[in-house]
This record gives sequence, C-alpha cells and structure tokens, in this order.
Amino acid sequence: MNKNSEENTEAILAAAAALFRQKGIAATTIRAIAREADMLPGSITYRYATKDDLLVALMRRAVEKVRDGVERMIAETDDPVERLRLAMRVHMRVLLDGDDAFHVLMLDWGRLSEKTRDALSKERARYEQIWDSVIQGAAASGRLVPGLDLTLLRRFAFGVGNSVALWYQPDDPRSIDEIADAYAALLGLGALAHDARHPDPTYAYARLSALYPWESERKLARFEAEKEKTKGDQDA
Amino acid sequence: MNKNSEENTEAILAAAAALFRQKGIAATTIRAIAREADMLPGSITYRYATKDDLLVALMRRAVEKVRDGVERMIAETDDPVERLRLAMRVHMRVLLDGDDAFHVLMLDWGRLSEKTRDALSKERARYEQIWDSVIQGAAASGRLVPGLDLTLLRRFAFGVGNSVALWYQPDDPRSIDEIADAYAALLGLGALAHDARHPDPTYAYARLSALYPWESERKLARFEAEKEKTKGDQDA
DNA sequence: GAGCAACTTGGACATGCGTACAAACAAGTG
DNA sequence: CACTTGTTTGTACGCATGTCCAAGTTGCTC
Repeated sequence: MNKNSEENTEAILAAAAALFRQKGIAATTIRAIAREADMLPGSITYRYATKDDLLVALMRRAVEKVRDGVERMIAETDDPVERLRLAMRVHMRVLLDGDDAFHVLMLDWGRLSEKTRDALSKERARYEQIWDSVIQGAAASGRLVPGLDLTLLRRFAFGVGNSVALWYQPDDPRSIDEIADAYAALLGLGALAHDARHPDPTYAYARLSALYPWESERKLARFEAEKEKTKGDQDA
Repeated sequence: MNKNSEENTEAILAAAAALFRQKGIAATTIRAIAREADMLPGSITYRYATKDDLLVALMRRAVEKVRDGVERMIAETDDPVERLRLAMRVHMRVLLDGDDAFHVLMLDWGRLSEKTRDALSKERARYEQIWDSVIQGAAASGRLVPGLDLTLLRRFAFGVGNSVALWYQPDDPRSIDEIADAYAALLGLGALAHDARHPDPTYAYARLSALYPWESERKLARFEAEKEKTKGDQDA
C-alpha cells in the first residue's frame, strides 16, 4: 500500500505516546501500538529498530516542543515574575492537553533505562535550564524572598506543575489555564516577598528563616519578640 | 524447610515494593521478586494467587501505615497550621525513606487496573480525608487566605509532597525532614495569610483575587488603586 | 513417632513478548 | 515497460512471563 510514510510515522508516535502514558512504558507492547495506529508491528520495527529507539525519538520530540513553547511564551513579556506564571502555563498545557510523551518524560524519568536516560539527559537539562534562568530572573528582580535555594524552588515548581498530571481529568470543569494560574498563584504567593505591599526587609528575613528552620530557628523568634515591643502599629 | 512463614511474607512484600518502585509494576516479574526475596516463585503464588493480589495487599498495608503515622503525628499538637507541617513531614518521610509501596501507591495510582484501583480506593480516600480535615482545620482557624478551594489546596499539597519522590536521591545532603519543612514552608507561606503579622483583611482579599484571576481580575487592581491613595504608610 | 497442616520445591503449561526477515507491493523514474 | 527505492505484510523464532500443581519437606501436636 505504501500510503504515506510520514503520516504513518506520526500515527505511530501518537499511538505510542498515548499508550505509554495510559499504561506505562513496560506495559505497552509494540503490537498494541501497531493496533492503535492501524498497521502491523513490522511497520514499527521498520522505522524504529527497537522499542527503546521509538521511546527516545518520541521524547526528544516532546521536550523540544515544550522547550520551544516556553521560550516563545516567556519572550512575550519582560516582567520576570509574569514569566514564571506564563512558563507554568505552557508547561501544564503541554503536560495535560498536549503531547502525551511529555507526560511520560516528566513522570517516568526515574524508570527509564540508564541508556535511555543518558540519550535524553541533554535535552532535559536544557529545558530545566530555561526554568532555572526564569527563576533566577525573578530572584534577581528582588521580588522573591531573598536567600532561597533556587534549585529547590525550581524542583518545587516543577513538582507542582507535574503533579497536576496525577489527578487531572479532561472533564474537569476548570480549564487547564485556570488550574495553571491558580497553581502559579499558590506558588507565587509562597515565594514572592510581596515587596510592593510589604517591603519590610525584617519581615522578609523572618520569612526566610521560617523557610529554613534548621538553619536558625531563632531568627523568627527574634522577629516576633521585636514586634512585641512595637505592638499595634505594624500594618496599613 | 518451612522456616518462618511470616518472615517470608515480609521478605516478599519488601522485595516486591522495592522492585515495583524501582522498575515499575509491569516491568517487575514474580520471578524477580522471588529471587530478591531468596525463594522460589511458587512460594509467592502460594500466598498471593495473582500478581494483583500481591499488589493490593502491599498497598493496603502501606496506606494503613502512613495513615496511622499521620494520625499519630497530628495528635501531637493543637495548632492547626503546625499540623499541616507535621503531616507533610510524615507523608514525605514515608514516601522517601519508608515503605516503597507508598511511593508506588501515590505515583502509579492512575495506571493501576480499574479492579485494583477499586479495591484500594476506600483506603486511599480515608487517607485523603485526613488531609482534608487537617487543611479544613487550618482554614477554620482563619489563618489561611479565605475563600480557597480546599480540595485544590489539598491536591496542591499532595502534589508538592509526592513530587519530591521524582527527584530525591538518598545521598542528598539535606535530610528528609529538612526538605519536608522547606516544602511545607513554601507551601505555608503561600497559603497562610500571616495574620499575626499582617492581619489586614483587604490584603488577604487581594491575595485571594490573585489566586483566582479568572473570577475577578479587578479586585487586585482595586486594592492597588486603594493603596495608591494612602501611599507611604502601609507597613511596620 | 505418627499424623497433620503449613509451606516449599521444581518443573510444566500456554500465552504473549520483542525482534527478524523473506516476500509482496506501490509509486516514481528513465 | 523495466528497474529501483521505500514500505508493508505475514510468518516465524526464541525467550520470558503469570500461573498451576503434584510431590516433597518441615515443625508442631498428641
């Protein structure tokens, strides 16, 4: 029949991504992918010699796509904190509604074979780097609590974004962007120092201490004690 | 040999949990579990007729254990916000350092067969209920931003806690409790109204609006405008 | 020390897996 | 029309899987 090679390749990748996401990688058979894509298993083997090759090709595409999306999105504004929100939007939009492969890439990362992980780690690192730079930009603007562990913050943000995929169902009454914004807000309210409203550095410092209690439990107490003395005149 | 049945059962469950976590459920074979537990596959079949039976038994135990742990932990204090932090600690401690089965239960939930999910949903719901009640307690104390979608908040908290499992390595220089506290703080700083320090209800309201931008983009703007008028005297 | 229940053993089974490959086929080129 | 190239087909191989079971072994009880 030799219909259309490129079209069939797309069908294979789409079917594979959907099944990998739904059932996991190990539980998805080449035969099942072929059935889903309306062809015989041989046609898959013809394009991708092994199951791992298919997996790598799939994920490489996925991470490239989302990287492009995020890069384009954050170019739309100069506000470093707004960038964080927009990046979160794209990340979650792709994760929930877009390419299933990205879902697999984020959630099954730890279970890929070492060889597969190595083949993809450069791409993934480049994506994480974009997030790091967005977060660093936000931190440099002075609008984050100072002294944060930014890698931890990136992981926190990633975790928040990725975790939605564990419960989100397409029939949810909220739109994906709504959830993304709400999560970004929960995230932002946590990390932002709200400088415009409460620029008191002592306050930010006390919050930082609360964030790393093992470093100095006493800083917050000192702040509280300080406040006791000047009780009654601290807010607008 | 008939060494010790109970001991062997433990060995099976431990080996199964470790392998399920490491390689995923589908990729873990009964033979591999047997090898890990130093016995023959038949001994596993003798106790658990099918792989699914083993899975269910494993997870039931795991969720019971963490539920007990959380319940015991939150009984240690009356402070509703402190309870949130302590619950997070137990959750993450079990997830990262404790029973591998809990890890599987949280992260592979969506990929269990429908039958297996049904068999476990009651247990899991009971655990989620504890979290909901902790969060509701915190909300009732008035120390959270009012008007939050509490289910969304629970999912947010769960997601944050669970996501650590996707990157945490045992050789991390931070202790699990340190990470748990830092995450709880990032979480708490986001949701808490910091009433003791900034009890201004207008401020909390504006933050709420920022949290649900699609409901009323203008509330925050109104707050900002309001503040413009009284510029210069709003903090301690 | 005989009997018994609990447990383990080793081997077998049907099934489904990833992969391989020769043959058939389709479309384009000269 | 013949020839080539890219693609699909159908079938096959060897292997690993979940599950099963008859026979063997152990420690306990009277």
